Amino acid sequence: MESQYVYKYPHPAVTADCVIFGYEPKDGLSVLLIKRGIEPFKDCWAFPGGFIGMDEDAETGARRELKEETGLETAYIEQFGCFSEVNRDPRERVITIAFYALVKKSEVKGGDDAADAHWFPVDNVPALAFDHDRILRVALQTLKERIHFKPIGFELLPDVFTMPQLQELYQSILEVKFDRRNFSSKMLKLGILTEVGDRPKDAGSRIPIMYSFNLESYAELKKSGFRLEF
Amino acid sequence: MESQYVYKYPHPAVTADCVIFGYEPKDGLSVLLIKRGIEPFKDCWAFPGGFIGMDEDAETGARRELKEETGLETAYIEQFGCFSEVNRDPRERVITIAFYALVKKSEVKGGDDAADAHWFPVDNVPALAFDHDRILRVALQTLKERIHFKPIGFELLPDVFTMPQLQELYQSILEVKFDRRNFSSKMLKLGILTEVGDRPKDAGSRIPIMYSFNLESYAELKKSGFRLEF
DNA sequence: ACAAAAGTGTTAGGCCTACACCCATGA
DNA sequence: TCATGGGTGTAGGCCTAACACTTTTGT
Repeated sequence: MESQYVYKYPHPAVTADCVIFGYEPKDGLSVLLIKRGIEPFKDCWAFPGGFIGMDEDAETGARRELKEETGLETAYIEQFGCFSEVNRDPRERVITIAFYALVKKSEVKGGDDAADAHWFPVDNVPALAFDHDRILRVALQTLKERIHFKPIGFELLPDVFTMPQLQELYQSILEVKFDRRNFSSKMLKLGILTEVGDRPKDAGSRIPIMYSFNLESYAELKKSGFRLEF
Repeated sequence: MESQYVYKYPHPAVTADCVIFGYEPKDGLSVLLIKRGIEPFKDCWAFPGGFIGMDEDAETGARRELKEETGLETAYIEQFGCFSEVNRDPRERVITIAFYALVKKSEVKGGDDAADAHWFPVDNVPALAFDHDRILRVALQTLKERIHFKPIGFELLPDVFTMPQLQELYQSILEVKFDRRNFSSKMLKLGILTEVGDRPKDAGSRIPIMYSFNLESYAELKKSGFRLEF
């Protein structure tokens, strides 16, 4: 049976698209794209996304996409915009609600379905389907702004990381360079890092100190109003 | 003729809602609400809003609502979120794209249509229809964040204003108090204010200095990356 | 032995904060 | 004349930004 949904006024279709960010020192901030198998934009790369079910809200839909592509059931996910240009999809009027997800690449197994999914460094993405290049630019800009208010960087790193790793991540997102010593002391002063203790006392200066993100201290900090100063 | 729009899959309805903010010293930050004349939520207050046409994008729809309620054709308007909870509208599945508009109250004539529209101080709004109370909270929170990056305060003041007026506006939005002297020097140091010159040289200290927002200086400032430090 | 990676401390300048007095006006 | 509103400057502390050397490891 076809064509069974009938409305008195025209309705647009609504999708949720999920810009999945990951990070690794060697290639910086990356985004997970899937190659479209069907028209339109067949063989173009695009964000995972799909129509929102009538019994799920947009975030639920985005999480569903995220799980299909990365296997992750829990991840940091946040809405950052809605794209409603009239002709952004050649088939019909489609409005998309856009989310970004921040995932630890180490926890991502290959996508569940056989989709052709790959990570691309954000400064080297191929041509994208629909208006996804614009969506990506907005996502990156939003990250840059929100990192001043939320410790989103930690969502992209393993649970335990080193100061240089953290610094490179910040530099990747903000596209700037920091002085090593200043970055380190500023970060430590915030008081949201816990030194992970299994470091031999006589460890050589070449062996980095391992830290983890201290969620309790962060919760404290948040209550008193703050800004991450970078 | 009824029921002529037919789809293979169910489609939600999509609206654009417009949270219109205005400001006046006496009652602080206010929001323009209209009293609903029809069910559901008849006689409740709500934001101006309505279904998005198939040939307009969401911002165009929001501007249309804005014009109907305030007569303003140009105003600062910005999308801040999308609300898609499944049962937020009892009639059918409705997803709304939410905008805030910042208007100069002095330029607002009463709404064009006879709708029952009134300004309410944001800290004293009546019960709202649908999930509009939540939308309002998100709008206010977004304002607080974005004021660090964009000089949105000036959209709410007359073209010419005094330093105390500007300070009170900032205090209204951020819900904090600043020291008069510090606020003033910080603002002036930014270099985006122009002293409006028709002040008699021997003006008494009781007569405040008038300023206007200097768009050119701001454009300069923006290029070099910055933050409004409050 | 040399290059690369990581740790660490100091200083100068700028920014932030807190704070007090003067002048003019209107009641 | 008194309260109110507005203008202005300074001093201390904190933060920022700039900067160099040492240790260790791997080649």
